[in-house]
Amino acid sequence: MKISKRAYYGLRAAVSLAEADGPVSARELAEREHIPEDFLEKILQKLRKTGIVESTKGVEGGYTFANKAASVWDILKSLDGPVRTFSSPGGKGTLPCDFPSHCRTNDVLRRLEIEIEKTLSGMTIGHLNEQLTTHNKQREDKDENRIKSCE
Amino acid sequence: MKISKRAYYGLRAAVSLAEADGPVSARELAEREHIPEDFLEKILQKLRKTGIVESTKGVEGGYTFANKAASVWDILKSLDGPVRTFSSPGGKGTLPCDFPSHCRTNDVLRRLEIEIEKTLSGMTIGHLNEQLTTHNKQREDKDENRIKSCE
DNA sequence: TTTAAATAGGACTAAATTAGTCTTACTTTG
DNA sequence: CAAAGTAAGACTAATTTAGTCCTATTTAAA
Ligand code: SF4
Ligand code: SF4
Repeated sequence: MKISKRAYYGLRAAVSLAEADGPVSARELAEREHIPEDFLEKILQKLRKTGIVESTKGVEGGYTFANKAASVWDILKSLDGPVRTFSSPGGKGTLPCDFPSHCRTNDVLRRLEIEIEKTLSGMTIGHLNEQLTTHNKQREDKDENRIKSCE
Repeated sequence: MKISKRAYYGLRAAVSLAEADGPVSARELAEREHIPEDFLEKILQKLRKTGIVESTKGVEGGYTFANKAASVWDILKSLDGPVRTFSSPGGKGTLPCDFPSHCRTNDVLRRLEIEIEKTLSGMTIGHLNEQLTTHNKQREDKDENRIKSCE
């Protein structure tokens, strides 16, 4: 269970966009964040379709963060589709099926899904960026305050 | 973010093994749970290496559930390796790096990781199987009590 | 009014991961 | 010793993810 590059890039792009003032072009953003340009473009387009960023075409155009209330969950959903950790044996709604073990497993995974959603919905990009100063301060402190085990 | 078949199968196998009395052979278990036999064997071997199941060779041998205190988290870790949702740009511990957006993103993902671990560690296979009767009863009730949106 | 800087979108390819299979060897009980 | 089992590793197939490329369209500024 690891996060996709798409989601990772998207998250970073969103965070970065949210603290910019004017529109930022995909190219510029790609450089700032070290993300392959064409790939980033695709990501931004997905984010636009779900209203998380806005775009303006033409010279001096680019992408703007549109919705500071958007949560990390919203972004992940936009990029990787609905997060589904469980399903039924048949694949389609042929329930109830005859596999009790399957059913209990699904029950667990569903609870997990709910927890994940809860956690990620509570974190808005706006809030993340408010933490910026605090975080930067921490970074300037000694090693101890850094994120632990960042590989 | 979806769960792998390996993990899914493993979970189901564990739940099923835990309620059996004697050792169950891979073949038998594969039939019971509708899992490809050779693949299941691999899964069980991983689970053995982490002490979740035990095996006895030879005729009348098979796999036994070894540790009722094992949690869903333990099983997932055994099968898919450590669940890592975040990392540093360089990949190795060349920190601190120069990408504040990256850092905040990691911070979020790390919190998520913690939530997931917390949720899944709290669920032991023993506990899951205690719920069996309750759950089966629910299944026998009308549709309303089934897991919602099991596709 | 041309041109350069941008987004829009779709088709395509490459890389990586996941899922599954096959083969061979060893172990145990009847 | 034969049948039923696990052990381990190499291999292949299928799917997903990551990334590229190409062409069209829009827009502001020169
Ligand atoms: S019995 Fe459980 S696992 Fe099977 S279809 Fe119904 S809800 Fe899903
Ligand atoms: S600054 Fe943040 S993201 Fe960068 S290496 Fe350090 S902890 Fe990781």
